[in-house]
Amino acid sequence: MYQIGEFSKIAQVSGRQLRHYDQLGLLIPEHTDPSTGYRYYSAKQLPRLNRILALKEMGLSLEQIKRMLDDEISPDELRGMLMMKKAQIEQLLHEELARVRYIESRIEQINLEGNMEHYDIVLKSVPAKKFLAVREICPQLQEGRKLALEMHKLLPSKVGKKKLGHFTAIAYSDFFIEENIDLDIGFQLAEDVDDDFRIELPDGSAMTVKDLPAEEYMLTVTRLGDPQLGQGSYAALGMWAEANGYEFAGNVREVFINYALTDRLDETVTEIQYPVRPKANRFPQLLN
Amino acid sequence: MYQIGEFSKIAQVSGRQLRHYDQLGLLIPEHTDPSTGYRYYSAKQLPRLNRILALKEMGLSLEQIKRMLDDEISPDELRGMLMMKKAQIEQLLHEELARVRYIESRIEQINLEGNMEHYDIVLKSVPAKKFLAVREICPQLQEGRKLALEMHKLLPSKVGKKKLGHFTAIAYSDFFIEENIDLDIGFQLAEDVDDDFRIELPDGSAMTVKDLPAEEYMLTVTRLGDPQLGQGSYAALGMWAEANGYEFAGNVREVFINYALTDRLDETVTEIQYPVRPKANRFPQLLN
DNA sequence: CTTGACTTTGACACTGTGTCAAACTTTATT
DNA sequence: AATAAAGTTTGACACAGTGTCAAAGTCAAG
Repeated sequence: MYQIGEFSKIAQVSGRQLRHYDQLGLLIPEHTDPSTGYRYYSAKQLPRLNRILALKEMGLSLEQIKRMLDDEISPDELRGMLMMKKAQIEQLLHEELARVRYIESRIEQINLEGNMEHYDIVLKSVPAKKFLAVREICPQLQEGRKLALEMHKLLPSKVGKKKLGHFTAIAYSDFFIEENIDLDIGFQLAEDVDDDFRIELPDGSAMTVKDLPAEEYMLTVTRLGDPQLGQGSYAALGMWAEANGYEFAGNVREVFINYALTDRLDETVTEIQYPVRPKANRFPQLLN
Repeated sequence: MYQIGEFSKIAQVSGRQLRHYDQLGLLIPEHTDPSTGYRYYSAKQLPRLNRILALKEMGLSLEQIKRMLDDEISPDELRGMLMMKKAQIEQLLHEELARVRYIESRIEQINLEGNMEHYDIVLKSVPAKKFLAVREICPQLQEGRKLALEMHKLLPSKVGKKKLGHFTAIAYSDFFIEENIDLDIGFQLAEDVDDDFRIELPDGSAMTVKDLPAEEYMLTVTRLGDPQLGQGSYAALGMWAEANGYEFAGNVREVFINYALTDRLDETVTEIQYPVRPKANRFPQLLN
């Protein structure tokens, strides 16, 4: 019979842990003095403790371990639990690996650019949305601006503030070019909008309801100030995707969180959304 | 100005988190109504929030992020922190990888042996110890038994219970063979023992103080009952080492946690200690 | 019987987020 | 303007597992 201190030395486990395991009913001392509460362990309990440690090493929770030891589960069940746990860990490994890559790319960025204003890129997923918009090819960005102002005057009265989402542009040009940009321009809407809804614009064109697909992997970066000065953001997004094993997949969106209606363009806040997908072989030979 | 709900939708962050970040001083709403406590965020705060999310994605704690954003740290410092974090994650990756291997080997074991009494192998490290022992070549294990009983009679009076550690045998034979085993047999001692101390045994030999080296990686398995029936344990240890990328390194020890002085051998508790070292290439091409 | 080494319980801490409840505020609809 | 619905506030507890600390009690040796 050992007191808790000696037993903990033998097993290389802290006394705190032994008390905890006692409390959980995971490893109850062979004898507990009823008057003093002193715990007395027997050497015969070492195998059980070792089993606990082994299962813990595999990443099982104490609660799971308790169930295992109590329920005398079958080898098949044990195998099942272990395989599930293994899958979990592999998932976690992928995440950590992505984290390392992310960090590496950021370090790289710092090395390259020194003081460069860094863009803070965030990977989100966005749900499907309705989109009330008109498609145009804008010779100059300024044209888009006029259109945008029209829309801001017109829409709130016709749609109702509650349903009106963010003013948004979607680029169908393959990449960000400076002239003759092929764009959908309009407002995101709440989901419950009638598909036939349309709004005639003064210039003769009409805004119609389109479907904005959900994007599981959307790389986003938020910019303050004049949207036209945001070339660097696109470069940063591309680099990030490359460095982290994603590839471009879809149409870039510019979501105006705050669209400046006056000339105070520095009030503008834009989120560039850059849809990507994981490259097939992001983790070559890393795990099986 | 957005209420917390809308802001949280835009940024894909829960309201709970925003409140928490407010409390930490990490992201304070641009305006808080003093009478109602309502938080009002501005779109201009999105870049800061995104930076927070980006750093969080890299695995930094909120506390670290706060220091970063507050102290306007230099790119060099940022790079340093990131590299440190990267090293941490890689360390963690190794551990998780070991976990997966461990699980795989256990699954393998179950597949092979079905109901096999599984040995619960634990990797520890053991500190250096003094060892009061005599080296003998035992033709039969029975001989060792006689010697052991002698020692148990003699030692406690000569050494004092306080300093006397576990009765232990160390095998110098290359592996576990059944006859003519080359053994050190004796007691582990507290560290502060005189190196010249010796005890004459009735058979003419003498126990002397030796040094038991520390072992950083000690594979252990604990067995109940007659030590001679423990062949399986050695097989299990070997398999474990193989499966988990360790190799044999040193002399096997058998530590008797409970040495049965009567014939009730099933009271015996033995811990087999099997020193190993990680094989050089445990993680071929896994990282960099 | 004293002293020192152990043990006991209970509590708080960590980390970041979810969840819940009671009370309050804002917004929208009648 | 009254009322209802939707949103918000604070505060609390929870998670998982262990470290750490304090006050009080216990054991063992001399």
